[in-house]
Amino acid sequence: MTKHDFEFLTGNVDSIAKRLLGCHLERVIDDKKLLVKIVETEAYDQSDAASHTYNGRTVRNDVMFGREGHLYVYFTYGKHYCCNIVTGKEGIGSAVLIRAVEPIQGESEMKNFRQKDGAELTNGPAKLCEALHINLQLNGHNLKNPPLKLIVRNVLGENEIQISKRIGITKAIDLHRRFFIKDNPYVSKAM
DNA sequence: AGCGGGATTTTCT
DNA sequence: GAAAATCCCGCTT
Repeated sequence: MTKHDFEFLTGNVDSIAKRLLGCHLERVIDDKKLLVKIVETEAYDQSDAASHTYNGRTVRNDVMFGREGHLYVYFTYGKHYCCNIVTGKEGIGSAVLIRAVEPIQGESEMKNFRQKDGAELTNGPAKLCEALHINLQLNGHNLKNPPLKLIVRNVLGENEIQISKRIGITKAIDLHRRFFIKDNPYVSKAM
């Protein structure tokens, strides 16, 4: 079992975004375990005009330039948090945005945080952060440790994965750097 | 079912 | 001072 082998997180960010599909996130809150499967991701790096790291290192995006396997959380639109898994070694400003997850365990706890039901629970980047109670306190957190762990699982077959243009941004929208699990009901939007 | 706009505050110019 | 890696509600078909 190589649950905590984050070696692959230093490679090509697009490949990593694809590799993270099907992996699990384990969130522990008040002795309760919330388990989800990653079903949608998006790749960002410094060459990407839509990336927070495009214009260099700042206080806000510092974590994204740090070591792989940590969590980059940012606040946006006055009310939402979104989370990324940092990739690349120290000094490389790249990460994979988690856009959607599927609840496996602790769904009733997630409902308490979200006040929503079904796919509406976790089918968007800010929605899943609310369901898993992720905020700026977890910015820079190492995903090898509680209370939020990345659990690496088997590689999915190419026929289970779909690639598309990106959503919800105004720059470099034509890049195909969004990856999701085919036919999964928790994907934010099929294309 | 699909479109349009408002919310709300941090961040960088 | 404007834009933002979004979400939700209400209005129209």
